[in-house]
Amino acid sequence: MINEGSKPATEMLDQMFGSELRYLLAVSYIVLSNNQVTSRHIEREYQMPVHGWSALYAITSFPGLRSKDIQHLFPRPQNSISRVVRLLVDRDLVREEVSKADARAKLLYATPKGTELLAEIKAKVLSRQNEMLGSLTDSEREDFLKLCRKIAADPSLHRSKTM
Amino acid sequence: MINEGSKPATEMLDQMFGSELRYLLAVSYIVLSNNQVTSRHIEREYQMPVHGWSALYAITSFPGLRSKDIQHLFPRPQNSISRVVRLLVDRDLVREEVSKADARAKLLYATPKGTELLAEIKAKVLSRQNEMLGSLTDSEREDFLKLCRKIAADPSLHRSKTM
DNA sequence: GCAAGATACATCCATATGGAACAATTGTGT
DNA sequence: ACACAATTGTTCCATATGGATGTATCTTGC
Repeated sequence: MINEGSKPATEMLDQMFGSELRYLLAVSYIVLSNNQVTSRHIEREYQMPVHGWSALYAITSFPGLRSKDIQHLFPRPQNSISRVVRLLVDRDLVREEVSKADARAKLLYATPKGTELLAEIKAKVLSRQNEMLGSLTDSEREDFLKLCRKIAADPSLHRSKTM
Repeated sequence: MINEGSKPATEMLDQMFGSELRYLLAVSYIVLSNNQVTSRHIEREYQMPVHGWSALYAITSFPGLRSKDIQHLFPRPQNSISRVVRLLVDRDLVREEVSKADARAKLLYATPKGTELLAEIKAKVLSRQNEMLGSLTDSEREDFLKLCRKIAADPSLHRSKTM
């Protein structure tokens, strides 16, 4: 293997993570890499897109949630959420109920079947999370979370002047 | 607006980021939110998928890179990279050259036009990065990077036992 | 109380995406 | 030297995706 001048992968990554765009590249790299594992697994194992379980997770966490609210927790195009909610309803994982206060809105509730499935997936994802963060100490994890939350709380994450 | 028992968005986010899956949810939230801004912008503005400029960035950073190597820097399915490289070549942003050491491999080089376009996009992305990280101090940014790199360096990010 | 605009959600449609199968080339073991 | 496996990149095809539009309902201004 001659490799014709191209560097080994770790060295290239080091250079990328030392470049001007290092922060964006590094955090994207983590999420992309994890998606290659997690998303694919969930899609195969449960025949639904990743945001299928995301939506189920949101609905279970906040019974009576509307489709619109899911968008605030898992930023995705709205039709995408509409479709996945339909899938959850069709599989009897979620039940919808027209709001009495607003006939446009549908309040979403997990069914027992949905609650059960979520618990199963959640356990796997939790175990996956521990795998991913295996190299961090407890205090590093909390630091990481704190920084992520600080970025997440900044409104400029969602609205850009330059783009 | 009655809201029928559903909490305000920030309160729901707080609860999510306090749950067991907080680390994964928080970091995914950042990247998803940013993609809603950045990816859409690049797709519209430059008529190419986000990993179009990712590939161009990789190729410019490491002249003579092979398609295969791009995968290590920007984890994506391999046919997806193949397609986007084709797009870059068709637009005269990248030039490919069959490797003398391995006739299967194509070495990729940015053309002047490609280099120029990359510089333009890179400036925007850099400005977007500063926007996103606006709420972090310099030392917090470096902490964040350090933690991201630590996670990125762990092989279990790519290979899972539980999935 | 009624148009005009806003909002919630669904649907249409063109395109993007990723798994699988493929072709071409290289490496390996005997 | 020759079969066989591994690797690089491409293509096929079924499905996912997101922007635009549609429909129903609600809110606002007058």
